[in-house]
Amino acid sequence: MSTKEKITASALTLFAKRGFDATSLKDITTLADVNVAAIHYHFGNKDDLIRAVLESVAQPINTLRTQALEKLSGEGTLTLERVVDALVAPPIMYSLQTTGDSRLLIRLLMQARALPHATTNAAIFEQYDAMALLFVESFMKVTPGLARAEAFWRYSFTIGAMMYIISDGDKNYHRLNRLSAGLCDTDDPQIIIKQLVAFVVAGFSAPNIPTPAPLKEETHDSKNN
Amino acid sequence: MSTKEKITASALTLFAKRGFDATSLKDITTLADVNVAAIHYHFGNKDDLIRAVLESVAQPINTLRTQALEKLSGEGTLTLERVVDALVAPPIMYSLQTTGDSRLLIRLLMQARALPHATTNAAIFEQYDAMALLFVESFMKVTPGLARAEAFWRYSFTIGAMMYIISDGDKNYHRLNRLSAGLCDTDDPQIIIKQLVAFVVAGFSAPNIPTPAPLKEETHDSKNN
DNA sequence: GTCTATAACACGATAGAC
DNA sequence: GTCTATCGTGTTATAGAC
Repeated sequence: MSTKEKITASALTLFAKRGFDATSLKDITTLADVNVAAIHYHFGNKDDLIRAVLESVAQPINTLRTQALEKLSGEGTLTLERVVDALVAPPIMYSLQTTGDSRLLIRLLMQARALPHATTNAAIFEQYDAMALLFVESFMKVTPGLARAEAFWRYSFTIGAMMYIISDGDKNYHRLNRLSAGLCDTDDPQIIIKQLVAFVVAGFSAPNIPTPAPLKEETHDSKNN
Repeated sequence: MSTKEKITASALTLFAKRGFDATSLKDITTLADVNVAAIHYHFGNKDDLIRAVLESVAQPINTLRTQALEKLSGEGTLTLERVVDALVAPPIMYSLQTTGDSRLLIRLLMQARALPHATTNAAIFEQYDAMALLFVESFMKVTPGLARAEAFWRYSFTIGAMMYIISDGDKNYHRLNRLSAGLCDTDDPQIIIKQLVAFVVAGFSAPNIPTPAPLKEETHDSKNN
């Protein structure tokens, strides 16, 4: 493993665990067992390192999602349930697969969302925008009568629910599991996926919200799918 | 406005805007126009200030939610749609009511979720656990046949979707609005509430996920409430 | 490409005068 | 209850030897 790779790996772990701001370059080089100056040599400064880490980690998941979608599309087996699964299963599996504490990517993304910053925004928008649009289009294809605005809203609701439930199972958190007295196993990716997919599929199947059509007489033909 | 109040207000703004770690005590005292030592005099240290800010801001919203629920309960007008509304409307209204950039509370909570820390966890658990259980019970009351586990899962999905959509409308973000080419107005609390409530009500109405019942013969008397 | 040494500064916290 | 001054430490970043 090259010095550069060691730095990226250690930075990912620490950024996700403690946050960008609470992680010093010294923390990273200590964990990576490299010299402090190596970061500046390979990445320039801390901001560029953050950008590099985000880009390295965002891509693999999106590839999995896009591939899953393309496979369904190629087979002609697109259904609402399968599109939802293609969207939420990869990040859930990825986040909970490895031994123990690897909710790294999702925590990076939640951080970036909670504290919007030019550095992280640019990296995220670039990685996720195209995929988001692809899935919105797919949702419209598989949900008869779904309005375009609704497809966007519900796509966002889905991502929010997914990120939130993944972050819940963190070692230091486990709130849902505790609140439900063990009824909800937030460490089992299969159960999470099943529960989330059922919820989201039903949500997407809800009727559109009638738009107020401001000032104009309302037409009543958009009530049901 | 007392010195202590000035500190709390400024700290809330800066913590939400930049994060706990990226906000220095000097930043806070500068904005509050008080002396640096005043923080240590009134709060002790930075961790205690964070705790105080979280507590001050979490309570009002939960009071609104609990009151809305109690009112419905007292009137005997509990329905699924109204319970969902009681849960999501107060934080959405609160976050988007003031002029411009006041998504403060939700950003604090997302931060705390993305970066679990003993300090913030304690404050949040204390403020939110009782309310969460109250709403879970209510969801079971108004949704015929809803299993207890499902009520917990779907409560979490709802909170996740809500927090995510609120955080989207941030001045520096506005991703959904941009992606949808203006189709989704993430600054209009009424539309957000309508869209979210419709999605969540449908999600809660989904059938329960059958449990595998590991190794033991399954008894069939727990199917319905 | 890797290291040591260090510059230049920001941080939280406290002591002690008023 | 409010201020100044300062301690001790940690921070990013760079210069320069190897």
